[in-house]
Amino acid sequence: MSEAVVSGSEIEGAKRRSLTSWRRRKDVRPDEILDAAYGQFVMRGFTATKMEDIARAAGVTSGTVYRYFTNKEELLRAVVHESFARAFSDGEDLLNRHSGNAHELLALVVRMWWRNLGETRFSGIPKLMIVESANFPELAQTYERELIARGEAIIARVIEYGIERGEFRRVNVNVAVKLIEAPIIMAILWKHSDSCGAAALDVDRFLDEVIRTLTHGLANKSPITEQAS
Amino acid sequence: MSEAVVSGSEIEGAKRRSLTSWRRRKDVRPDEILDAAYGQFVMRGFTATKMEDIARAAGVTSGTVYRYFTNKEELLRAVVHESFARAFSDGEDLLNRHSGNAHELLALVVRMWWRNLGETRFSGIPKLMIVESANFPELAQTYERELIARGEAIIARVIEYGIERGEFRRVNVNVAVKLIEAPIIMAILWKHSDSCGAAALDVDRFLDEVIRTLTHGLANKSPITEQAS
Amino acid sequence: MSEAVVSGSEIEGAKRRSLTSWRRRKDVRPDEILDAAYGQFVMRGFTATKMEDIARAAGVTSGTVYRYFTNKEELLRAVVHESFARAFSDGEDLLNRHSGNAHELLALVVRMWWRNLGETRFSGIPKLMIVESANFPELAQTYERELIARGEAIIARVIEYGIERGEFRRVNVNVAVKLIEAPIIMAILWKHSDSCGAAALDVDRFLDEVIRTLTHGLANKSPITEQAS
Amino acid sequence: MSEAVVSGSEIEGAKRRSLTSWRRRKDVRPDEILDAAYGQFVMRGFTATKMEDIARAAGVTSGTVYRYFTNKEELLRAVVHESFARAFSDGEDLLNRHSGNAHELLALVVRMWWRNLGETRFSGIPKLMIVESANFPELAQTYERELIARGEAIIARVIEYGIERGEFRRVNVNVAVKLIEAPIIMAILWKHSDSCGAAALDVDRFLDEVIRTLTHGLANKSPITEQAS
DNA sequence: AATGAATGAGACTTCATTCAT
DNA sequence: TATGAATGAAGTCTCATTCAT
Repeated sequence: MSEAVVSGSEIEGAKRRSLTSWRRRKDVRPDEILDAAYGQFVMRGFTATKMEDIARAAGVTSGTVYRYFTNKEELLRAVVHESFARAFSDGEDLLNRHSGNAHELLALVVRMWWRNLGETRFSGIPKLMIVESANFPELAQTYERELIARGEAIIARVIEYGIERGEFRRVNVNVAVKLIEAPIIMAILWKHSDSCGAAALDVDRFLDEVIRTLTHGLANKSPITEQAS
Repeated sequence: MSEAVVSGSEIEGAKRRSLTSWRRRKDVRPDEILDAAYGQFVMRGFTATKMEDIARAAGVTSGTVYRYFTNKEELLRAVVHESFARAFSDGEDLLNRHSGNAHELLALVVRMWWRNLGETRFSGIPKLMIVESANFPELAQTYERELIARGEAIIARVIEYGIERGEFRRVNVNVAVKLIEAPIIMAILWKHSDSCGAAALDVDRFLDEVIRTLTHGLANKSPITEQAS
Repeated sequence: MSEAVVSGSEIEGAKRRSLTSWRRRKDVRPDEILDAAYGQFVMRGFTATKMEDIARAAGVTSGTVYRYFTNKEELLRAVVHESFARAFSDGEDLLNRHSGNAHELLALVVRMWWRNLGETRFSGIPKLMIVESANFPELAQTYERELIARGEAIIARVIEYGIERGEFRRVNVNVAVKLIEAPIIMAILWKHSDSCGAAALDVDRFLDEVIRTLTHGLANKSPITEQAS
Repeated sequence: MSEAVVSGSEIEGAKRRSLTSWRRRKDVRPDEILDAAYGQFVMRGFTATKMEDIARAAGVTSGTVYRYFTNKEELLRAVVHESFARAFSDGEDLLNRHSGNAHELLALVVRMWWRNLGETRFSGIPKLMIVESANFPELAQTYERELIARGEAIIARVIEYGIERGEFRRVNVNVAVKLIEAPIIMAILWKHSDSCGAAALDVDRFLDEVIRTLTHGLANKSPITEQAS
């Protein structure tokens, strides 16, 4: 985010008073708070996070947080909404630019999901929303609409494309979308849930295998004859 | 409630008096409270759940909860530990009794996971533990050891069995275990996170597709030649 | 107290149903509760004592206590009032029967105080009232009037008697009363405050020395000439 | 409060705003709270004191107390420990500087006890510890060791000194220490137990008489021949 | 603009008291 | 008559939020 603020006195933290950076503080500070809030919310959940945890993590005191955010809930909203901004913005490009193999496109899309959700600073949002969906239903719906649905739409197009081209079996698209989405989201959750299994999962290797297995699994003519409905 | 009692005084009875004598209720109270706590914890998370939410959901007042459980944390522990008891107890049988096709065994094991985690009254535990793993690290570790690790061990044996028989590719077992586990756990999470996408996911259909795709995807002779490690 | 109840089945405690003792229960039970309440109140103080502590100490359940005492405060009142009944009833006799030496009478009265307050089952009452005097002012006043004042009156008469006979110095009677009373009450308090100094005070020896020193100290012709007012 | 401010708005100030800036009050708050807690604990006892009583007495709200003290028990501990600091620090000096008469030294020491325990702001501690000795055994032991034992050691040396010089009878020192200590502590207890007798005890007069009587009572050659064991 | 002391509503927990059995 | 499960008022403690500095 705040790439511009690289002035020297910034280093000493709370006690800076550099003339150059001073004017930018107003813009800059909220980001630090937002970052801190994000980290705490994702780690502990909304209710278990104290405003002072956030303040301390941001290097300010609790009063300062209220200069930028009306209240705790607003902060949560800001944290979640921030993740909507650019997410999957590269997805459309990907689809439009690509021509040819659906198998390769699937791989590209899986990795794009991971880049968009798993490797950004928003990777904790899915965990956060799973947890808080009951406590903040409207927020969860917005998240679902603004983030998940957009990502799923891209996957859906890939599947439809593959089916059209005869590369993929005639699967139910909605189901297949979930099938592809599931391992990616789990990878994200594992990343944020230390001692919940998969502590030391090698994500790259995992995604490679996900792509390979799904590609094979969805392929149209598999050597094994299907008998299930 | 019972047949005859339709008289006026029934009206005042927000506090229903069940037919069982209250002296006998001591036996069932702990379970009723545990159920209520489980439901609330899974829905809202530990911290966002008020003891009175639990009490009301159990049909008692908050003081009563403390007759059976020392405090809120103890209640969480009890809720989680309860799920350990019988989970995956049928897994070993499954493996021992089965002979023949690894593909079929894989299907059986996926469905067993769903039966053990997704369809029991403990299906919310994974969501709960993902959320609270940072707040209750030891509990999360126990959960991981007593529940997840046991389930994963069973999957691992299936995969190894399939590889030995030449049915499955020579995948990395740890990675493959996660690959199989992921969609099942996601199905469970979706089940408990109303507005987080997949509100109306048809789980049976989803699992069918999971099984079919994984089976094909892991199969040894796929039409597409592998080149990755 | 309840000397009569010695019937056999009494031994087995809660489960007795002896015909002989049964009819006396109603009279007997309150005493057991009173004893228990007294012990707990003196040890922990009124507020820190739980009704269930009392019930358990009396070998009943908490509900039973309410069959005999309206509430906790009533129980305190009963405990304290019980101590008024016979206290210092032998004091008047002592004074009336005695003739002669005031020094000897003083010794008798000091020992009578100890017998009346220190050795009865009421020895904890002074501690209790010191503690609770602010929380139960009227009770404290009654205690002061019904117990302390009566005991002090006896001491006062001894001192006046000694002064009249020329055995004692012309001390201020009120002050001298306190002077004599103080070591006795302290002995009682020490008895009930385990680790507050004087854990292993030999009370008999202490009282001997109290008597000897006070007797000498109050004596009319002391070797050291007085000059203070 | 201050000169000019007699305007109407003064009326609404149940919450007086002292002249000291609130930023500076952080320094004094702990002491104000400690004072308030001390007063309430001594008056009502630990359990019967509500945190809000303390807060109100300190002129703050209950939440503020927790900014300075972890919990109620910690507050009790702080209150009691505060009294240990300087108590009897002048005792050693007294003994070392004094030469000559043991009788006079005894008088000095009795008055020193009163100054140290009875006239300081800690005069309620003995009452408090007598009451709470069973509820806080370790605290009572520390009190006994840090306060009482130190004071008793000084008395003991006076008695031994008097015996060596032939001024005092050969009394058992431990017993004699208690004998001297008893009336002083009782005076302190009376001071803090309004309606428990001795409401209007003139302490100075009482201590004068204590000193005179003990001095005479312990003197070596008394005109009255001892006959008690 | 930042601080952090103070507030007070609200959560957790205890326990005197009730009451069906 | 005794029990002890259940209640709910009250106390302890936490923490989001305010506001004087």
